[in-house]
Amino acid sequence: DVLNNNCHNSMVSGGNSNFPWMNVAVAGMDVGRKRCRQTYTRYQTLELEKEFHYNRYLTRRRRIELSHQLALTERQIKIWFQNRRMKYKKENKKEGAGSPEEGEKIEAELGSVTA
Amino acid sequence: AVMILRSRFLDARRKRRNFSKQATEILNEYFYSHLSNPYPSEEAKEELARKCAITVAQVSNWFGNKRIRYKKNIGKAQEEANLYAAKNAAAAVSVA
DNA sequence: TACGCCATAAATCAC
DNA sequence: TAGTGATTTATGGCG
Repeated sequence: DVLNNNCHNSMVSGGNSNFPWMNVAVAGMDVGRKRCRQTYTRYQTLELEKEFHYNRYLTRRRRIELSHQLALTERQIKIWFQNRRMKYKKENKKEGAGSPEEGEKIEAELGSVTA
Repeated sequence: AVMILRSRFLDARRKRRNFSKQATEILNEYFYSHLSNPYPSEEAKEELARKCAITVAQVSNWFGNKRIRYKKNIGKAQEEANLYAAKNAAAAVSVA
C-alpha cells in the first residue's frame, strides 16, 4: 500500500470447492496472500503508450531506463509491453473491412506529443 | 490530454450494452451444463458466438467474468445453478 | 536463459 | 446503485 494503491493483506480463504477450477488460482504465490493488481498512474500509462508508439518492442537497455523513469520494475515494463502488443493485435483484427475507426487519430495525437 | 482522447474513442466500455436475454440464456446453459470445467474450446466459443450473435472475444469475456463471479458466490448457494439444473431436467423429461 | 505469445485470473472501470 | 460487459495488471505454460 505504501507505494501504490490498495494492496491490503487479506488472506485467501482456504478453498475446497466442488471442482478444481473454483479454487483460488494460487499457483506460486506467497502462502495464501491474495493477488493484487496495481493500477498505473496516468503518467506511467502515457509514457508507456508513447514508447510503444515509438516501437513495439523494447531493448533491455530501454527497459531499464523506463523502469527507472516510471518507478516500475523491469518485469512490469516487460509485461506491459506484452499486454500492449496483445491489445494492438486485437484492435488490428477487429477492423478489417470495417470503418476507419478512431484509432488512427489517436496514433497521430500520440505522435505529436513530443516525448 | 491524450488519455482523454483514448478513453473517449477507444474505450468500448463507454458503449456497453447488455446481451440479449436469449444470448445470456445460451451462455448460461453452456456454463451450468459444463460446471465441472467451464472452459469452452476455441471451436465451442465460435459456435456460442454464432448462436448468440456476439463475437468470440465477447464469449471469452463472458466466461471470464462468469467464472470469477460464480466463484465469489460459492457458499451463497448459487441459485442460478439450481435453476438451470432444473431446467435441464425438465427438458430431458419432456424429450423422453 | 530469457523472452515472446497466449489464455486466463482478478481487480477495476464505465455505463 | 447493483449488475454486467470490457479493460487493465499479472501469472504460468510452452515454444
